[in-house]
Amino acid sequence: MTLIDFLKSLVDFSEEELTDILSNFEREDIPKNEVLVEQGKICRKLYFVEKGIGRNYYLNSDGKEITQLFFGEGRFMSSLESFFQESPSTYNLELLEDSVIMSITKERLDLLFDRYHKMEKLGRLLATEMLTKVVQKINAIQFQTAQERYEYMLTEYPDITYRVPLGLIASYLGMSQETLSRIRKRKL
Amino acid sequence: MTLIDFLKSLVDFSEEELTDILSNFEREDIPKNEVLVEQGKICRKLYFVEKGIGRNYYLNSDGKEITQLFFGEGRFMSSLESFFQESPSTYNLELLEDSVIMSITKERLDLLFDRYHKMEKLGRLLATEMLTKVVQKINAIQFQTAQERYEYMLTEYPDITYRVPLGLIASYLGMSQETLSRIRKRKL
DNA sequence: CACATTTTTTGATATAGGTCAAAAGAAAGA
DNA sequence: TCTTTCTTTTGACCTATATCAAAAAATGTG
Repeated sequence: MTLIDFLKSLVDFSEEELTDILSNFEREDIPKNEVLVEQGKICRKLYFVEKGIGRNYYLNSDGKEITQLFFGEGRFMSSLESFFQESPSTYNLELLEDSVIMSITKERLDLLFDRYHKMEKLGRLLATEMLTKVVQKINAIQFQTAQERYEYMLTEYPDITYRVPLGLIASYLGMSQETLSRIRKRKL
Repeated sequence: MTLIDFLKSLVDFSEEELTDILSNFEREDIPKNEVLVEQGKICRKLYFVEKGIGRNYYLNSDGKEITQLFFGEGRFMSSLESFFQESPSTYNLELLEDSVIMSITKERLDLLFDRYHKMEKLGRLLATEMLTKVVQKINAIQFQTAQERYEYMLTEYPDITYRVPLGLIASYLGMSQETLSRIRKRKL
């Protein structure tokens, strides 16, 4: 899904508005495994994934990578607090496949928010949508068995489930890689 | 914190704007244990907690109550997806103390969003703020021990931790009541 | 204040899922 | 194609936390 289609689907912008908005984004073709934002640095851009998959992750106290979120096609991705509060990011942001990304800086985005009421609306809608997704995830993680969590993943993100290494999914679901492997084989 | 102070702190509304916005809210004094929204029904209002504490919870497959979020003073509370998508709520929303609540219907809120660009901005800011909080919670829950989760609760929501029954906090943190009790006593 | 109800604590026991280690399989580079 | 590296699977063992049951403490109420 392209950014322009995505924008249209949420708010009825005029053609000029769309053109103006789009002109503030920059297209970037980014190779697999590239890290967009490093833990400790400020995340300066908001990214829209046209093609590819991203994730954000951090290193826990044992030095183990914890994947917190995946960002599939047609989704905005960023280190949210870092981007909005201009504070050091607590995560790394990386791409798991060769990707096509549309990016925008905070300055430009804020200008758009000020210029277009509809743009604010878009921002609000996106944020509330993400919010409900994330709340769903808490749900899935908080009180379900490993098996159930995997089933949630399969129904909610089937594409990602099959495109991403098992270890990352295990960490996303809050279980060890071995456990997830056993679940897949129904050997638990 | 009153609603009006809260609004002022986030966006610089004029006095007239504030008056107009406020006039769309209704003050409700609600007794302890009242259920505002039931699982399966549509949540018609957005609530702001001026005084008291709310929570949302659902019954899992074993018929056990799972508390998903607490809403302390100075926070908006609602069954979010239900309110915004006008779909049946998957949670109950209830008040844990005698409370003072400011409520607004979706129709009125949407009018305000349309009328004031700044109001959209407020909505966006609130949603992103909640989003970052919720993401934090995932973090705390996903890979931490019961002990660490409780410490997170203590630093993040000290007031709530001491005002709410232990069983509810345990369920919020994804552990059994007994475990939380033992943690408190440092007997684990 | 005494009784009923709710909440918290404590002890004993069970288990889901973690960790460690190593083998098997798949993917990538030369 | 062979070699190296990365990813997944498998097995053995262990631990954090769940569950069950009951006592103790706190809270509410006529």
